[in-house]
Parts: sequence; C-alpha cells; structure tokens
Amino acid sequence: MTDPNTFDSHLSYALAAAHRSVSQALNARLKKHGIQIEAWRVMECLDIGQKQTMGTLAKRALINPPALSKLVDRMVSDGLVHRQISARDQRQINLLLTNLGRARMLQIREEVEDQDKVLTDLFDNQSGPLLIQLLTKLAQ
Amino acid sequence: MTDPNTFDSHLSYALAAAHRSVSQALNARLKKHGIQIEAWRVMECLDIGQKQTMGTLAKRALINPPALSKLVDRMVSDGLVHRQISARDQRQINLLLTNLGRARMLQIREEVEDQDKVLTDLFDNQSGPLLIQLLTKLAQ
DNA sequence: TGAAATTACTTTCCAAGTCAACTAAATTCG
DNA sequence: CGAATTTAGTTGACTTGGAAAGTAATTTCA
Repeated sequence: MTDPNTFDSHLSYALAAAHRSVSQALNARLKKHGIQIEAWRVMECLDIGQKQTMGTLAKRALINPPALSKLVDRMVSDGLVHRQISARDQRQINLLLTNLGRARMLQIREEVEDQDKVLTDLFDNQSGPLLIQLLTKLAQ
Repeated sequence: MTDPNTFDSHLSYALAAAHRSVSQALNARLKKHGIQIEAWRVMECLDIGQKQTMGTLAKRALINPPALSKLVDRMVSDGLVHRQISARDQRQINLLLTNLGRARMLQIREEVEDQDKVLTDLFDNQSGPLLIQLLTKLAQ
C-alpha cells in the first residue's frame, strides 16, 4: 500500500483532479466562443453522423437525457441545431446542425485540437495514446 | 492523425467519459450512505489533517470556494463537521470532523476502497499505478 | 500610524443539472 | 385486434453550482 494517509493515490481522486483541471482549461478557451463543452460535444457528434436521435446523442455526448433536452432547447434558440421528428418513429427526434452550427463547430474544433495538443505534449509518444487507451477501458 | 472522423480519441473526451463512468458508479454506492462524492472528499481531507481552512480544503477536495461553503453548510446541519474560527486569523475557518462525521467517513472509506479495487482490477499490475501517474501529471 | 490593498470566506442571483412524473408513440402478445 | 407494456423524449419541482459582489480581518507601506 502506498502512503496510507493520503487518498490522492486513489484512481477516483486522480481521475477527478485530472478531469477538473482539463475541463477548466478547455472551458476557458470555449468561453471565447460563447459555448459550453457539452454543446461542443453535441455538435461534434452531429458532424460525425447527422440525424442522430436524442438517445444516441445522450450516450455519445455523455449527457443525461433531461440535461440534453434542455441543452438542445438552448442550442435551437441560438440557431446552432434544429429538431426534426423522425419519419419512421414519431417519438424520435433527429437533430441536425444548421449552417451556422457547422461553421461554429469548425472554429471551435480548432480550439479544442489546439488544447488537446497542449495536453498530449505533456507526455512522450507512447504515454499519450496509452493514457487514452486506459481511460477508454475505464469508461465501459 | 488517427481516425479523423471521430473525436473519441481526444484526451479530453476519453477523460470525460472515464470520469463520468467512474463517478456514476461511485455515486451509486455512496447513495446508500446518503452522501455526495464531494462531501466524502472533504471528510477524507479532514481526516488527513484536522483544522484545515476552507481555502486549503477547496483545493484538496477539488471544489470551488462558493460551492464548498454551501456544501459545508449542509454538512454542518447533518452533524458531520463543525466550523471553528481560527485563533490566529479571524477570517479563517478551521473545519473539524465531528465524532459522527468520523464514524461515517470510516464506513464510507470501505465502500470507496472497494470501488477502487474493482477499478484497478481492470488493469494489470503496471497499468493501474501508471494510469494514476499519468492522470496526476495531467492535473497540474 | 492609518489609508489602501489584499486575503478569506460567504452571499446573492441566476444558470444548469437531477429525479421522478408525464405524454405520446410503438411494440407485445393473449 | 386491442389492452398492457415498453420506449423516446420532455417537463416540473427541487437542488446544486458558478460568477461576481459583499463583508470583514489582515497586511502593506507612505
């Protein structure tokens, strides 16, 4: 056991600390674009596959359904996305990026890529991808 | 560039996904004890060093000062901690665990240790500590 | 010394998230 | 078929968090 008097060697603590630090930094950058991290994730998900349902989006963008509903309300009133009722299942919503939304996403993507580069530069060539791999395993 | 059409290879995404998954699992366990993750972190910090100020606690427990103030209000009314004005600086608060707080912390610690074991068992002997090391580096 | 600046913490106001209940559409199966 | 169940998404009541302002104690330095 390593240092029984501290709890910062716990995985859950180290993870929370890293997440806090990284999302604060990213948040500061996205503030310039007037957008939240979650909204950016939604837009990236939509760019990968248009017409996604709220359900699949909630999973991919790491947002609970009620929070996603409200976030999408705001994004609609900001003109970034619009809702379309699915033809095959009237309960489902297909969310679409507007032209404005797509343009904004591309700008923001640069900011995020830049931030990501700063982070991965903290590590050597093996460690960066390894960290992502370990995190991905943890996320299941 | 690896897989330009997905963003889940971004460190910030992998980190958010892992954090979400881990804190949801931990949260479910702590719910049985009627406590939030943040309150548990505060109690662990107090166990390491009693009489910590709100400022140092905020940093160690990864909580912004206003949120910590409010959390401590709730913990005081739950009888877990109590505030004591510092003798040497009347602006500072020294926070102390009550006997109830200490007892609850010890119960909860078991739950968290157990959860942490489940997580670290996902990895081989090198990877677990390595992950923590990489995360700690990221948190600075 | 004592006015100005800094530091420690809290409060207020508002934005955002959660849980549980709700609406409505689709599916199941007796 | 059609009543019962399941699924998709939203809403509402309530809780929590954040930014900025507020209070009060301490420190700085002219």
